[in-house]
Amino acid sequence: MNEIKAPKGTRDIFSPEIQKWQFLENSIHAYYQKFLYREIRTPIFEHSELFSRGIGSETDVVQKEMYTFSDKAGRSLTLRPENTASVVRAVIENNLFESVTPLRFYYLGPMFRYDKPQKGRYRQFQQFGIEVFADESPQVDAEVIFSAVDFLKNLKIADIKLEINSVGCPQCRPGYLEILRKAARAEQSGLCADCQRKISANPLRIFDCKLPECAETAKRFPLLGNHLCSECRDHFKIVREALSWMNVPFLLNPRLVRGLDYYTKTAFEVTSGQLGAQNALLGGGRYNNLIKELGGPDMAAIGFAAGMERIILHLRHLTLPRPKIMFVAYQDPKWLPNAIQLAQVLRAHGCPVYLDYQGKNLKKQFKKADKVAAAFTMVLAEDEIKSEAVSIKDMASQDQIKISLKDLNSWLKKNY
RNA sequence: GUGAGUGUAGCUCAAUGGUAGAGUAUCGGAUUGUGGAUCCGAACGCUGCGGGUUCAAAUCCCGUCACUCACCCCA
Repeated sequence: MNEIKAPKGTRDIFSPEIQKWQFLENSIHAYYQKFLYREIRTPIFEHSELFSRGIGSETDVVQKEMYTFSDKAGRSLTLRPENTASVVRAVIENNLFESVTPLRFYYLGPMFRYDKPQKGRYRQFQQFGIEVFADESPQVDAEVIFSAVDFLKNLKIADIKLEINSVGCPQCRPGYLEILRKAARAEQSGLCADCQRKISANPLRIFDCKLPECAETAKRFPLLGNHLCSECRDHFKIVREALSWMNVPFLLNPRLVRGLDYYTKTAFEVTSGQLGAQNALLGGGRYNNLIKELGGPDMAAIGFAAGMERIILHLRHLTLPRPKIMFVAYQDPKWLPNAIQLAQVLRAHGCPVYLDYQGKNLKKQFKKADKVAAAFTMVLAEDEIKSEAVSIKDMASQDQIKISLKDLNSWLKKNY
């Protein structure tokens, strides 16, 4: 007798929230096509190896958050926890770098992570994101960041904060990590057990720890910013300059680290003060080595991913225009065929039309019209049929007019 | 994986251990070709699930599941 419910961390979306989703999706398509991004749709599951190699086998996402399963042929497959690795795979597999110009893609769709659900965090969640390939200009970094912030601004999302950092490259990061490890080992006693483990595995993450003692200790650690190679330092400088003349205010956060291993150079994150603990609206950065690591050409890339549920949470007060619904009422069941034909004409004209097939009396039909929030109700009865006309009542003003069917078109033009 | 809070009608919520209720939504009615208001009526519940204490449990205890929030991690 136990009712089957949606699995933990998943949910149903329907009216009225679904209208906001449609609005957001339309906004994404419209906005990013202005930068010549084209949509790309990749499979929802991939070979597990794509993610372990792409995202990094040491990351939390790969180690404990993947929905991995075997198919009937014994292949290990995984529901995508993010989409960048898939897009890179698709670019390589289809040789898109030889046929598509510019190499810019955007995507939107569901991602899956086995996380414990909480505010703004689901096991199946929607992300949209963009990826730019084969352009390592720092101005591109700035444009990508600008577009992310500008997009959110266009949605009237306020109270957002942009943080940026440079996480270095294979030239400078390994050397810095050793310096950081040395510093951390020297002050090991000032770190929590978790952070002590991070020293060898992923010392950058120590900067993420929210425990006051760790944060206090980490303040004394050397920062990557002071150990960047000249190339990374120059790149980051131009990114910051470009952001300034693009009028994008940002916060330099030398401790900003990304959770996925593939990032190089520029990393950024937009957070919101209006969300709960899961306050990241979007995050991204450069990943100049991922394509090569996944077997493609040596090609630079940059992108970001945004959490759509978290954006939707900000659209709470968004009011969308309501469609002008037309209700077709008939006084007697024998006029139902006429009503159906009228509805067809109206729909062909583009009006949203509803009619009740159950043949109840007019009073009932008007009540129904009220419930579907109809703007107009058309009435067909003996009188109208005989004179080849229709009565139209404006539900708000209660004005009712009777017009000839041959004048219907001009009435529609005036009112729709 | 860890912790806290909450589970009662479709929804929002009541009910000193003593017959489970209200508001709202739904359906019907207040007769004839016209809605929103008002009035009358109907239907709606294994009080998340399982055990325990008790003459008696929505209420107390244990377990379990679900939801919510936080840790962790991230978008």
